[in-house]
Amino acid sequence: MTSSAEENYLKAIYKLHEKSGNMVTTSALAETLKVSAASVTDFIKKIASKKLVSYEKSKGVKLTDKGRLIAVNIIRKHRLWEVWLVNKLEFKWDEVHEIAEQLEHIISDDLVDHLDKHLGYPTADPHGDLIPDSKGRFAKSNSKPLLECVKGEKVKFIGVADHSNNFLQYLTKNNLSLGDEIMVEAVEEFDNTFTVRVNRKENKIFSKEVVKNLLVAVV
Amino acid sequence: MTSSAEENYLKAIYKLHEKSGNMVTTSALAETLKVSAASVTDFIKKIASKKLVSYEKSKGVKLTDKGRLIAVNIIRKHRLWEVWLVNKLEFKWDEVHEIAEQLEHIISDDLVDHLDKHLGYPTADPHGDLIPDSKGRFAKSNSKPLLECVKGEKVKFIGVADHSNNFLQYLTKNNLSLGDEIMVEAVEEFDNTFTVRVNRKENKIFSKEVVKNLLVAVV
DNA sequence: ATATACATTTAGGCTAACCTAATTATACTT
DNA sequence: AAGTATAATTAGGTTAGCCTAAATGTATAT
Ligand SMILES: [Mn+2]
Ligand SMILES: [Mn+2]
Ligand SMILES: [Mn+2]
Ligand SMILES: [Mn+2]
Repeated sequence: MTSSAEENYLKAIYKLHEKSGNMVTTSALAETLKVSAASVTDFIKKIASKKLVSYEKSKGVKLTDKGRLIAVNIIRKHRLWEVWLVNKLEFKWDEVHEIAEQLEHIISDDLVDHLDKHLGYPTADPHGDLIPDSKGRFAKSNSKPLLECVKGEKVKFIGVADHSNNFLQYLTKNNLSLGDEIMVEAVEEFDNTFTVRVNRKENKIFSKEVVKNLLVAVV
Repeated sequence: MTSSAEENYLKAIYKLHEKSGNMVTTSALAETLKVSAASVTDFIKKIASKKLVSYEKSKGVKLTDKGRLIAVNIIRKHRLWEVWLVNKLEFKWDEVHEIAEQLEHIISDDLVDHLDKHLGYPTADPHGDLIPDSKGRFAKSNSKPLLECVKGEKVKFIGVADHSNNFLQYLTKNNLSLGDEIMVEAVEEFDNTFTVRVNRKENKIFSKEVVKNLLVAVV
């Protein structure tokens, strides 16, 4: 009923909407899905006729409730598989995305339930992204970029805004992992370079580009 | 490069050849893959041109070494996933085949390696079928149907010849599991009904139809 | 208000993997 | 050896998901 292609379109629409808040454009979808704009227009018409998206010609698309539920379910599966790959199979957090892109399309509600249980009902994936429940509901999150913190603030590193392998590997190289406690020791006014104390041990220095992408929660 | 469809054709050819020892016919493939004979002929021509099978028109197909390696690799993945589903996710042995049919097509050598390690390098799947190594080699097996055993023989139950859910559920209902020790107490000459002692405890009675499909090894 | 740039849609095509109906090849019976 | 049943192939089509090139729409700058 729902093909992998369809699942990928719905997921992409969901994520692009999440990012911009607006209707999702043909060109944005073409870009993220690496297909031509013409293919996107074609496909959109198909899923619009299935009531998975609402489509305003030349303006863009928005998910319907039906479409969003499918999208969120794929995201749920993707994140559960990533947890499995990292926690059980000992993959690194920068090695799991591509494999999860395939695994997320496996169809079996039973499998998802068993996997969820096997993993101890995790609430976040290895990158700190929240895992929705089977009804498509997300927990409330109160994270913010470290960039928004001020000197003296003590926070916990709970997620990344940039999921690129480059960034993940940069953090690994600098020994920063999810769960680490971060104490803001100094903020350079001029360029927003942060000096932070990690886990009450060494001081580390991070550029604005980095702290912008570190998501933290007040402890 | 290798689509799921192609993998399924190669796997089907491998299994049908294993069963009959002969070239695999168009109609046998159509039957197992649930597609029309015309589709099979089409597809065979394609994989023959890729040197994955050798094809004699109107006679049948045989795997080449290249084709066999792909087939065996899919079987390896299928069986590893089944082990995972049963040993780690607590599925029953009659619940895993369909899910493994999907999982076997996930493409990542790294994933297979990590999974194999996670499972402790298993040599057989939940139905007792041998798991080939990554080079496509199978261990030697010396199993035989319980039907071929004689009174007084003590053996171990190590596999099933019939993989149907009906048979697997029959065995579950009768508390017979892989690894059980079986002592042949009596064989009824007339209809080959077996009376066996399981794990030095209760006696059980199995029909010829059943013992034909129980694979055992001398202990 | 018009020109220009850029985004989107339409038109027409392609390939993989299937199908049915018609034809041809092989095997079995008398 | 011819006739009949069955298996396999060929011919001609379909659908999903993609493509390029051409046409149309929309936004921005003068
Ligand atoms: Mn991911
Ligand atoms: Mn993730
Ligand atoms: Mn199986
Ligand atoms: Mn099996």
